[in-house]
Amino acid sequence: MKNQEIAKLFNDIADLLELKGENPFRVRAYRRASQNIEGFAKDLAETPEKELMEIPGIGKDLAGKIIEYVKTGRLSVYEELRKQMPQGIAEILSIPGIGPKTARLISMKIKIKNIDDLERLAKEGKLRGLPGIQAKTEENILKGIAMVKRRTERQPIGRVLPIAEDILGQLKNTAPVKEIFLAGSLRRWKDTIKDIDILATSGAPKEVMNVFIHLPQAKDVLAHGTTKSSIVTREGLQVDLRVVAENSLGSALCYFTGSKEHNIRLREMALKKGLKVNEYGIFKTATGRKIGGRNEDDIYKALGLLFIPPEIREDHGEIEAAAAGKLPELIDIEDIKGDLHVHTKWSDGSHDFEELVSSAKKKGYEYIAITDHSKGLGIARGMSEEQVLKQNREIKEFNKKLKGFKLLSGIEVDIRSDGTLDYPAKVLKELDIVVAAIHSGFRQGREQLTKRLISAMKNPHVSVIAHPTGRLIGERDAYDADMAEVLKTAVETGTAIEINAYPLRLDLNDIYAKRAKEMGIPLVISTDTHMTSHFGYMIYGVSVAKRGWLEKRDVLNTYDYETLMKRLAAKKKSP
DNA sequence: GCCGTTTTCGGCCCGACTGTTTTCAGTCG
Repeated sequence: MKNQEIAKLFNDIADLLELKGENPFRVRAYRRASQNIEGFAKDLAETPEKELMEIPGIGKDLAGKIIEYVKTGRLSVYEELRKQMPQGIAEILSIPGIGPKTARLISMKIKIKNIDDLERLAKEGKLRGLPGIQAKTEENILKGIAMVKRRTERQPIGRVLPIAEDILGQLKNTAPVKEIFLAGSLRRWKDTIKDIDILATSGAPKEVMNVFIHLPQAKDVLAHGTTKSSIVTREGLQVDLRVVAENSLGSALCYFTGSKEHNIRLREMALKKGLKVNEYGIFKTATGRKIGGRNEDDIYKALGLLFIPPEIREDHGEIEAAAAGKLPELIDIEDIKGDLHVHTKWSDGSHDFEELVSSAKKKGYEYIAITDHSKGLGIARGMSEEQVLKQNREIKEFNKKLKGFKLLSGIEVDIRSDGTLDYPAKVLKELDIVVAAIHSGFRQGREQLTKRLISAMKNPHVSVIAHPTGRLIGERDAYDADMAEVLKTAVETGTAIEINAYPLRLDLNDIYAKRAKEMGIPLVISTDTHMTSHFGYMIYGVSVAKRGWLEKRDVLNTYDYETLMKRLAAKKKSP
């Protein structure tokens, strides 16, 4: 699928047009198109032109460019622009604090090939004297270059959220804040996070800012104003804090939560209704009279929209749905009745049945599925056929002792590199649930990887495909399987797909989850628990599901035990 | 370059912070 390539290309074109000083709205058109392509789960190469033009922000021209790239693997506009631009300019643009104007100014006036050249010149003081550049700007350019050099990628949310909550707690305790919230992509529960946004109300904003920039976590201060400041933590994370008045809290929360694209759409809608939206409230344009802003819902109500949950504020159709009164009723963590991917001491987990059940009961669950590794995964002490059958018998015995709780007997069966499974049908058919997954051969070609997943799904005993893309955020890319084909086969075979809640995995991701729902594929949200504390990861999986517009009924482990067992049995029975 | 209960042409979100400026441009989110 070339979708991500095309999205990147459109974004690069936007950069180049911006550097050229082109019409900013044309630049924005490319960026918006890039965004919407990223959120488009169908394969662009298989989408007819008419349907391409139904994607928001894609008109006749951009649809033509998509088709050109699909057909030829090239995009003439892009290549043309690249030729016109001085060498190294795109790299300079990537430095924080340097925008298109400065990048252009520098590369026009001084010959530089890359960031290293620029760094040397800045150190020698050879940039000052250019229009608008003095010592302080030179210093900031050097700071920006230092940031590029130790730039951290977007971090998995599971790593950032604890840091954010720590800072939030400190501010609560030591700064004169009344209310304080996480906003930005953390509040939208995006799977990766670039920076931490915090919003607070206070009667003494200056003092709050002062406490903030002197937090022990602050390694560097990027900006320090009266209502807005930014620091960088030791982990290299940027934290922005904004303080507003209480009667602006709702509009500020909306503004600061984003996404940017969502906000732009809201503000455009407001304009058409003779209203103006900013972080201070919603106003009548003609009179300037404020008509709301204390609560977030004020904004949506004034625009004739239902309240939109933060998780789906991406301008991926939620505004249209809210206008039509057709927002999904998103799944909630409270809807989860059990966990269908759990490891024990029998393979590489840390606990026995007893400990896991006691912990699951505390979460209010009604069941969990024991899915240890199969023999192929030697490194995880995968079980032999005899062992899994023995474990199955023990689970049945154990269930007799349980009241109001069920253990499902299962397996996380390895999909071997040739697409066959680690156990024969006569073993698999004894189990309540079979979770199949790829654990090796990630570098196989696209065709072979796709074939492996498809042949696993065609096995009538396979209930679920676990962590279907194999990614580990920041550590390992998704393997190169054709997800469009995989989803198609899931529909045909009635196989469920897992949203793995382990914070480094979180796959299926939100975009494919949304597509899977639209196609009618059953989903499960599982933690892949190896120790009881991992049960707590469920919230991350549920958040991916929310971002994918999933409702309770789309997710198998929201059903009670009897219904779940019926759904699991349904696949084996189907021809 | 897109898009249309004010429009097929003329609009296109909005404000804080910074540095280099005597009133604002550039960058960012």
